[in-house]
Amino acid sequence: MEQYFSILVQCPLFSGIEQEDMKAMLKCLGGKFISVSKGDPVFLEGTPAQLVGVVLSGGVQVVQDDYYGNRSVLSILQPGESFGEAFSCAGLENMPVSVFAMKDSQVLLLNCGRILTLCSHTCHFHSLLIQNILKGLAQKNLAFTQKVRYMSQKTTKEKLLAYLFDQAKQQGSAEFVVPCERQALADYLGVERTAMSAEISKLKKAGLLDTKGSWFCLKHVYQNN
Amino acid sequence: MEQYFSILVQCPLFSGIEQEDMKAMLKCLGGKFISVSKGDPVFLEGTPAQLVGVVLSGGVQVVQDDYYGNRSVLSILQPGESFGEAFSCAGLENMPVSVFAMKDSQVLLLNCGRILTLCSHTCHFHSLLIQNILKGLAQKNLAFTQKVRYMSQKTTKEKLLAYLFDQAKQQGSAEFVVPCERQALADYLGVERTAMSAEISKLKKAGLLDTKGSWFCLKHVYQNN
DNA sequence: TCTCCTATGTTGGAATTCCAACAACTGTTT
DNA sequence: AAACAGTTGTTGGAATTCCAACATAGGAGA
Repeated sequence: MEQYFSILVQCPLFSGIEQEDMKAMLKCLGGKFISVSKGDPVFLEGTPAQLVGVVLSGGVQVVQDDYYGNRSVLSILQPGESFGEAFSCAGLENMPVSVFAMKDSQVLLLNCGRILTLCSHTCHFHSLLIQNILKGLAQKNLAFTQKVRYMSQKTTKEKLLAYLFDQAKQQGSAEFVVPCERQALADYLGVERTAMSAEISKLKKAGLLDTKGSWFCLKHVYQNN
Repeated sequence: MEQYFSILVQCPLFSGIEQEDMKAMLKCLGGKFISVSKGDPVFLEGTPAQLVGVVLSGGVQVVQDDYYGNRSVLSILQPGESFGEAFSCAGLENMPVSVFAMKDSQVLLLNCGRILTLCSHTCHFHSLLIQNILKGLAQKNLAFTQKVRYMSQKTTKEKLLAYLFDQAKQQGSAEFVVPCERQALADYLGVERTAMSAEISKLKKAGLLDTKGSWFCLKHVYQNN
């Protein structure tokens, strides 16, 4: 158990909480360490939604099945990442997703109800924990907002430019570096890599853009295209 | 001021808080009621991100400008709705958006820092408020997750079916009613209304679907298309 | 009933995307 | 240098979407 404290203190969920407080906190929250074999579920859809999980080792997958059993992968989580907050905090009765171990994994399960309501005046880490959850959810919200804005553009070119303009703004310069490669960027924007490549070439030839690898430079010629 | 308490108690942000507690709470949180004329800003991009706003009357618009000044509308808020939580809770230094009044409006501004940290042991509504914010953010997260999942499908048909399958599942029946009209549904899915209409017709002719207005019925024939 | 209005469905050609196959470039290893 | 793997750019035809214009249906009100 103690062996995982060094992982936990690095996890965003526990940011600001000292390692020596960890044990008391886990006790207060009713934390349970569980081992899950590769392919086995951490929990299944329909489980009461009051769990927050933290991956300690291995890796897990959050999946959702539709009405006809077609399965889609919502996210893949590495050690240190947490899952389930959104469902538990949204006030759902039951989990709308299942979580499976992709490798043999260790997972810490917390009871979300205890996090949100109990004893907030005695444990000082309690409000810290809530703020961390809040911060995580809020950041995901912002990330989603951006992604949806890019994806809502009609054409590949518009999606790409919307993204690049945002990057320029965030990094405060028309010259900047994007955090991923072409394929990953295309996937993120919901476009085809080859179509995106073609658009980039066109923009280059038109003198509106320069790029090499993950480095981009926008020329100051834009208004509304 | 008191005149707005009846609006506030209906607002999701203050759900569970009694009208008689409202005054004390607003004092504790440093709430400020402000009037904004049509077209004027509630706040501008760059303002320190620690505000949460609640629309009391009129209506406001959240807008974001890109690096070259192209403006896009992120959301439109009616009385009772709140804004700014995501930015404040995400730990941003400054607001990345501006908020403008679309009509003459009354707005309540709260200091998010006070909500999250102060005096959580004395005011019992404090933890309620935090839970309400948490719940709101979590619900938006789930909504975004779904929307992104639909929009990530390649074709109009796939986007539509992903949505319909989800609706069937959520409503627990292959027969269900969608909460909006064709045009709004198309906009939400990021497709063209006419293309969507065409797909619906095809599915109907293929006997996979029946629909009239907002009523839909999926036939049990699907596996993976 | 007739008219108006809005929501929805239909259609055809232009524009765009998708997909597969391949070419060019880069960095690494041998 | 040569071989190799991985990333990025190019291209052409099939599939799909976009867009405008029009058709149809149903409801509200005169």
